[in-house]
Amino acid sequence: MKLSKKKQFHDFVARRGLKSTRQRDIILDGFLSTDDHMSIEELYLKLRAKYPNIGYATVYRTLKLFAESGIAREIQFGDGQTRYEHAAEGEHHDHLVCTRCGEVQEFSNEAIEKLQDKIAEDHGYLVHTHKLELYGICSKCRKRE
Amino acid sequence: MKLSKKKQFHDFVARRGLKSTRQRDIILDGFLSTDDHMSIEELYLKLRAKYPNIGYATVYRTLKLFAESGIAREIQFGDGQTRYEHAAEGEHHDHLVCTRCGEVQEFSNEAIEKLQDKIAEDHGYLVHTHKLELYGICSKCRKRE
DNA sequence: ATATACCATGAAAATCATTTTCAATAGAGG
DNA sequence: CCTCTATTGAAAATGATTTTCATGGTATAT
Repeated sequence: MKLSKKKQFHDFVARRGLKSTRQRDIILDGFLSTDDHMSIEELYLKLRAKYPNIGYATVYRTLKLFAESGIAREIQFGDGQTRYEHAAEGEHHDHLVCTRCGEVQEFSNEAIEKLQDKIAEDHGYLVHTHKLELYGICSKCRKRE
Repeated sequence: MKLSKKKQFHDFVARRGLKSTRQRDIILDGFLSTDDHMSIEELYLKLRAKYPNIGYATVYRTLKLFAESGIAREIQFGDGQTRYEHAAEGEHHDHLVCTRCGEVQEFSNEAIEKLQDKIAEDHGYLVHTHKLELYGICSKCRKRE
């Protein structure tokens, strides 16, 4: 799984006439070995611990490339930080965000997707992406009250 | 309808011990007399044309108050600009965004809301808000191709 | 291998949206 | 009219992201 994403990115780099570099590999490994929904800064700090001379700008640039190559997807939960999650071909999920502790759970639901397509169609739209986020309080935080 | 929103905001201002000012009224009128989904800058420029000495910061601050008072809702379509839309009590709608011309249509769907609640419940969440946006190409843009 | 051409990098400066600061001003109630 | 305190506008500050630019690295042709 990770191998195929590495390959996917390397193919993308080659196809675009870009270069394969040490930093890109470091960032790629770092990204693939983390939980989803990591903010740019979190990833930067994590990498920085092991490779102190990696640049902030390089992490930003490289994550954008990941998104372009299709192995990552940009997400924003309204906290002013851009996050990147792992993207898998043909697969999509949505998010449940706890507004108290910040936990993020993923879910996917066929029925909702179908309804979305139907709504879009009714309005004359050809949809290519969507974003669905449910904000609330998770069970742990509810018990803690 | 507009009158009741004005009243709603004035009540909010009074309840919070805030003051009713000329600027707030100007911004309120400006906001109420525009289409939905206006960005802060757009509103600022529109107001600025008539009232050249209104401050940027005041528009920001006032729009936040509108959101707190319940007559407006903050939205972001991922273009790096915060927008505000008219909010009506007990009413919620979602968005269809055309990624080509930028048009935004609103819709609402009972069935989807119900499914969302069920999903949240299944995951132990108590949901208080959600955000659903469908991104695609609108019918006009599709014909234009 | 070596040269060549061009891409990528890191650090710092620049940018963009938004927020805060601060001194001056203006509401609300006495 | 006075006083108290919230509000305003301008400018500075902030935080996230992007760009600049001189230097270094990579791929490909030689």
